[in-house]
Amino acid sequence: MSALPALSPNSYRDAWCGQVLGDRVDSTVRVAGWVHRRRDHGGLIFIDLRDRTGLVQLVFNPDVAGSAQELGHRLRAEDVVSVCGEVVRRSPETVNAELPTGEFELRVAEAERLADAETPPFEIEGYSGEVGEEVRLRYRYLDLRRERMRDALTLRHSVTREIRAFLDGEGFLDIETPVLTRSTPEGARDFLVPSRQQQGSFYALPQSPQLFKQLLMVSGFERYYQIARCFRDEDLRADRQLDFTQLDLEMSFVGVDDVIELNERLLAQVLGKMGVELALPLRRIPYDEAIARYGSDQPDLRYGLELTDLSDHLRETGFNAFRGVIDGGGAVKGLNAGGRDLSRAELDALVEEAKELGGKGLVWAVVEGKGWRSPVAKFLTASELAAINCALEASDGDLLLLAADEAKVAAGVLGGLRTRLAARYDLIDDDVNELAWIVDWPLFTWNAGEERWDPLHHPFTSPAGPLDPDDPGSARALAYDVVWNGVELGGGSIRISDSEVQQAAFTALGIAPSDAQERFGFLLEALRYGAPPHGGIAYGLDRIVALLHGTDSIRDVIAFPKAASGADPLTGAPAPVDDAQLRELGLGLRAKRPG
RNA sequence: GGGGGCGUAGCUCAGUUGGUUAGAGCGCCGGCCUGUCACGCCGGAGGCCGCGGGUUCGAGUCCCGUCGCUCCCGCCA
Repeated sequence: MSALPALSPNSYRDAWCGQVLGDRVDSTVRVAGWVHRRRDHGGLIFIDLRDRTGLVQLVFNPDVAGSAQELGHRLRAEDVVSVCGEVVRRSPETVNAELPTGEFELRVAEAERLADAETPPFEIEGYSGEVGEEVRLRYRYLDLRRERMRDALTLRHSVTREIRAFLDGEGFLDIETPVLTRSTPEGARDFLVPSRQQQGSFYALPQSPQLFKQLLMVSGFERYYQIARCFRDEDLRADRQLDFTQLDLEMSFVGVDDVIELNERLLAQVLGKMGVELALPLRRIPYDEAIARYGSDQPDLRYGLELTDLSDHLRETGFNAFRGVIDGGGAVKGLNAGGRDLSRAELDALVEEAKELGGKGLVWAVVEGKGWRSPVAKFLTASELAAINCALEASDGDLLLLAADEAKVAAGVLGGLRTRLAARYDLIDDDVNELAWIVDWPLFTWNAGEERWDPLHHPFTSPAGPLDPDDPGSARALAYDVVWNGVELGGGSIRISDSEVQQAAFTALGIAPSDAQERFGFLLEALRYGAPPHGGIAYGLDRIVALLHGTDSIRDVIAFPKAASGADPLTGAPAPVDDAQLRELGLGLRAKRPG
């Protein structure tokens, strides 16, 4: 990854442990680090010494070590030591091929214990299974001593370094934006910070630097980026934290193709340096096609199991469960899961999963010759069965899954099952990487619960054409997401750069002009002072690093993450504050204090 | 807010149909050991079986409640 930096000698050490190699043989070096493992033979003592760069074997020999020998006996795991001695080449039969430094060792002549360590609550590199995450987070500073975590944070550093190098080369300026800003109650729940000077008023932590980067475009910086901490007060997941990191960038005088082109080169360079080669240009899949074929707006393209719309074959069917949905404007969608040979209980479990995914149910069928073994086989005619089998390219023994619902819901159910089946039946080739842009997004989505149109992206996304106030659902957005192996890496859009259009978008979203003025007036105003056409993108940096590191959890690539409860087991945050602090802020508590 | 899984030694786990004194591996402590590298050998300490209640002659095991961790749904413009 990155070469070892030169170490300028000081009184503790003059070499990294990982530098005890051939060019040091017969010379005296001083190294420092942690006692990784000790093998005390009574006379000879071997100690693996660890620093950030790896391990080196120290040999305490009574004939050489002198007074240091006694210390060698007393050293325990994770003690911190500085030792000095001669680097020697090991005899052939004692070489350790597992260690980069395994052909060499350090004959200790002097040793000093700089700190002794309590017995750690878990072994730093244990061999009896993965330590529970709660304990790891409680003692994160010890967890981070593990090679896997060191590699993760080193990788993260390398990724951000490559990002900065690329963007610097393209003329982007790294500009910081405020962390204490204004609440704009759209989208996620804000984290609020009470103002002491204006009691009763609150700052909000940014969910993203969106508005500030648009203002920077108005200011004429033209190319901005920031590796920015963002905050969203929502429930956590393996891939979601309360505070997380975005690579945020914005460009002026660009259209969709310009942003995509530059970002493809960014991704190719950054991922390429990390060993993931991309073939450019990336595929572009329209949103509607992604939903229709994969039942997801972030499809995993490493395997098939595509969805097929069967509605046309069933318009005249006598099976009411299908006919009713189709007559009502919905669709029947199908997926061929291949030959799976599931028990009745397993099939019933699939139906339950479909319900979890938001479906009313699921029809399963096992192809037997020209017919089906299925609870609904008797309701369908031979020609309907034949047409479905043909449409799904079914052969004997294949498991077919059908969902009937509003088209998007049916696709979502089968899309959810598609990803679960792929994982369950190991259909994913881990050596393959599939990146694609999802384009041509709807601008708005109907929020049935609140009876209003919501932005699918955010309210500053430029429509692809004039807005029809009577049919917001038909509007398309100049928006794009980039998806890697079924994970949304980032998303962006061309922004609205015209104050009138922005006002119209707020109106379509049901935000009254006075409201819009109150909350976003500064943006509307700025757009009237000569705003260039502009657009950009934001990436989930944690997710990118997690994918490169080969982990499902972004906690594994964040130094000090929160647990799933939102608490930090290390610091105990969040924690109560005392009354004096509250008084100073003009606050009182309605909730009872914990404990 | 809802659903699934888990909670037994410092760590990772086993614990049968409810039945003696709750076990293993690793780690820890002590002893021996001059070529090990997940060193080896001998010995030892270490338990509120998450917590509370119930059933029972008897509960780690069954029931109820509760707390914590984790995964998923909702939510995440």
